[in-house]
Amino acid sequence: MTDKEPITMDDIARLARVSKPTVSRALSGSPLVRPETREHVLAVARQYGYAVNRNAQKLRHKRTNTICVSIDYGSFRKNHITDPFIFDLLAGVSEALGELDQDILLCSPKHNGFDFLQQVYLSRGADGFIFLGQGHRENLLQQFSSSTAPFIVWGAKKKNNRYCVVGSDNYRGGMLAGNYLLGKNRRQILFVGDISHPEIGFRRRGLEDSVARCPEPVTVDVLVLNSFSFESALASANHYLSRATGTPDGVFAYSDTAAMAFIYAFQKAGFAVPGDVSVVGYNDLSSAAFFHPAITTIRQDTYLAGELLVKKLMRLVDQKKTVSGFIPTELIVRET
Amino acid sequence: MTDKEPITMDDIARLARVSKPTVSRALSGSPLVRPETREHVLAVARQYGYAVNRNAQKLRHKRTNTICVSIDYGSFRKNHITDPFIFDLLAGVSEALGELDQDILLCSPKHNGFDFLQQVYLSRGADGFIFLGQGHRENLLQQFSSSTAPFIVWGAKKKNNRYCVVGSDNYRGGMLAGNYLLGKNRRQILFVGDISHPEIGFRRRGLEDSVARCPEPVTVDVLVLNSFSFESALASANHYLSRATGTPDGVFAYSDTAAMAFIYAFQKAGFAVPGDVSVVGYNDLSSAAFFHPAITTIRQDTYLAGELLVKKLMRLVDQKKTVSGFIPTELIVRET
DNA sequence: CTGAAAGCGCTTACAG
DNA sequence: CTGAAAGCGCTTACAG
Repeated sequence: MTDKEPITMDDIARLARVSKPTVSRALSGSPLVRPETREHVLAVARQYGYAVNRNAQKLRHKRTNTICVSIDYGSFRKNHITDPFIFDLLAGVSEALGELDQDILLCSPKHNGFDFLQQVYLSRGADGFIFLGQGHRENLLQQFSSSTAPFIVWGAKKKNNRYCVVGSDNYRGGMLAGNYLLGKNRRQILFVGDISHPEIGFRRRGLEDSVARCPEPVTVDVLVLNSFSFESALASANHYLSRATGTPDGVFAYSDTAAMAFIYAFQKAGFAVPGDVSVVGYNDLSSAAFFHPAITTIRQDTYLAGELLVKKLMRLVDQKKTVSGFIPTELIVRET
Repeated sequence: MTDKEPITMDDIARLARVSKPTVSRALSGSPLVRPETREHVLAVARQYGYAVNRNAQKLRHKRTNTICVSIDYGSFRKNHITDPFIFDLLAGVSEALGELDQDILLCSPKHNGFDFLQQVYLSRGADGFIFLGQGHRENLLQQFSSSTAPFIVWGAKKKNNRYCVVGSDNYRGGMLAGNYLLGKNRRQILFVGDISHPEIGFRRRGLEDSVARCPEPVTVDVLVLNSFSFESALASANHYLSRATGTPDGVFAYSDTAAMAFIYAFQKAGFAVPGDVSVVGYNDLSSAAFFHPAITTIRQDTYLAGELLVKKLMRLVDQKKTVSGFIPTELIVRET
């Protein structure tokens, strides 16, 4: 049981009684071919189920029309996806890339380091890269920025970044959350998240700045979380509640997942949400809407994000200039 | 600002003072090259940052070492991923594919139809296909099975399927759920899900069969859901509660998302979960664990699933026989 | 508008 | 163990 010999352009040329270049032109829609010739060639190609070998095509072209997408698998743990937001983003990016007829090369966890990615570029496996999740991959990204590969990152802009970033307006997200909590008369606010992540640092700063405008005294405490997982957030929450001197009356969590963990912990500890504590999350995961109580959160449109990431990356691939950009953030008020 | 001319194997051959075939052999780890020669070639290649052009490579080889993954975007709605389970699966598949050094070509929603997929295969874009989510794509899959492309599907086996399937043991999952509900002394059970999906049909049958063994009279009602989204599940739940003659005391939902919707609706309608109604979900989404109340559900190991899908697909790619397979299901007892 | 020729960057017999 | 030659399946000047 062997594969039938695949049909080549030569075969189609012979069958259509034209030359190979004519077949090539007809198939690529070149104007340099008579309409009748084109129709005839296309008909023969269709009849024999011919498809241009894309590897030969890519070999001849400089462009591969492939974009490599690297996910921050640091947010993963074996057997457990800890924050699904990154997949919302992937869906947005995949949609935008599809619209431009770009192939998507998805990196697996094993092939997510600098060497492999660099190799993909040098071996003409992709024209450019999209990094979903900055997380703690600063080193990788800095390394990458001294290579010539075009790439763009979902995350936040840092001063020493030499690469372009698309992200939600984290600072404004923080301000929105702060204003919301202040409006609920919350005065002892807890910020939850790893502020060494640039994105999360901005959210915290936005929170602090909104609080600074409040005429009454407000405290902002920061609880650093070192993992993206719910379990770890829950452990931190329990630990915090067990030793906190005063209980916060407002929480701004860096993700909906963390918000859920804190709500859970507060409820178990006998506090009512939102009676005793108001909580604001981030990302507007679909599960945030139907958590009980439904979580007030900051939304960022992942389809817009995908579009912007792709648009900017394609400029870089085309050797044009581009700059970092932001997706607007929006406060979604629900029950907490 | 033009691209530097990329380095080719010819360049490396010249620089290393050997022939091109020797470079090729050294780089591919052929035993037909003296260790010292190999080392020297590798050193030169490394020094000049050379990477073999993978398009040329794929053109020469019959194999592309690329697997195309097609996600059932039917479970999506613009701006809204309605059931994140498919992404758990994607993570599992991506991990397994990475272990075998296979590239992953991810289909975008726009390029997810038969013609495009067929084109990918004929144009040597991929050696095989993994379909994540059978859903209502039966037509596509049947079409595909009469092409020569190797592929495998996450889903359930139907009698008239001519293709291989890997799925959770849905029937057993249904039995587990049924036994759990019966054990809680539930006697009016509602099954929620679109039973025309083969996977979901099996769960229902498992439920029915477990109930049939109960000596006491038990009713099983079926509520068909036509969408995967939470919102639509919630609407159905509310509608059901508003017109149901008797309220069920046990619910088995086809997904955790749907389970959440029903719990939500029940609570709003004044019923206690699990006091008045026991609920079992499916998939064990990470959010199921920290929903309030935490959801009792059926777990399927998505990493195991990825491994099995990939293992079976690779057999097909290698022209070997394979058969459909199952992932064990496990009841995860939580609060509901 | 069409075709003959060259070449993209590899790998694989083949010969030594 | 190594190299000269051919060829994978295309596209792109070039010539007409």
